[in-house]
Amino acid sequence: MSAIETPTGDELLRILAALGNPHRMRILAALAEGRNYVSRLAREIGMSRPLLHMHLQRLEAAGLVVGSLELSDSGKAMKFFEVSPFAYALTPQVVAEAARTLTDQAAKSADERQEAGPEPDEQVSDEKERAT
Amino acid sequence: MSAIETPTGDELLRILAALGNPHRMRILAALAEGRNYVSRLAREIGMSRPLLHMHLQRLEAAGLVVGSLELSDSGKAMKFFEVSPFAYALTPQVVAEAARTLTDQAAKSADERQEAGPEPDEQVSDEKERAT
DNA sequence: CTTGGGTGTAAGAAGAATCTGACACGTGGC
DNA sequence: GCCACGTGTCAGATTCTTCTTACACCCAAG
Repeated sequence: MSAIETPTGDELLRILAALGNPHRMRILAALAEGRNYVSRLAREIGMSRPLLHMHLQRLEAAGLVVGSLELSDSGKAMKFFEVSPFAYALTPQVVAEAARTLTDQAAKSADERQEAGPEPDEQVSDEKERAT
Repeated sequence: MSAIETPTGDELLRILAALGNPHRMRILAALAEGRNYVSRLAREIGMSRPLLHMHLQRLEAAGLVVGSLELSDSGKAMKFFEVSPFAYALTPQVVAEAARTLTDQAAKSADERQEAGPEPDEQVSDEKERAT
């Protein structure tokens, strides 16, 4: 059931902008091989942690990856990321249709684009051992 | 026969980067309604001609539109653009696969990225009347 | 209480993309 | 000749994005 999704203009824009960057393509490729937490991923792909953090934020804002803060058995908080299985079709029609629903928000800078954070997620789910 | 194309890493990157911009999305949407020439398109979507020129270059470099310099019946040279019918699937697998064929060229600036211009197109095809 | 490993974030430098305004060229019509 | 309307392109200003460095916090182990 890999349904093709039809995003709004702003959504599609975020998705394309997020993926239109070599680093983020590689990050997503790395996560496609399995979930991982930030510090380790940073080491593996040779990128500074704050920088990776920023890229992951962009990917998550586009809905391409999801992160969850988990408690390892050693009690450390670790932020795991994994790809969220998306499927978009990229054709002139899709782009044209999406372009009709573009708000001028889209033109603004990434900093201003923090309107409604529609995802109050982020509950801490411990994975193996609970802190006695 | 709308075959899904599978681009290389650099190609996909150019495509996504080209489409990940609200102006270019609108430009492509405008061209999806029919071919047009630069000055007129600039007037219609309210954008300066040099700027539109730049955006069209980017879209053309990504292979999303094609331009051809034509001679109008009034003898003026006019550059017409139209969308080239593309169809790409955007899934984690596709991106991951593409990421494997990313050259470091991709990381460089847009100016440096002028290696092999693989399209020696651009023959002047007069549309109605030939210059006697 | 210091060290090691995890988290997040902010300030400022560096680099790249975007945008404007001006220039140069060509043709047809008044 | 000059104006209107096409084309292309360049230099510089401006604005975004990217990246580094440095800081603050938490927990467990030694």
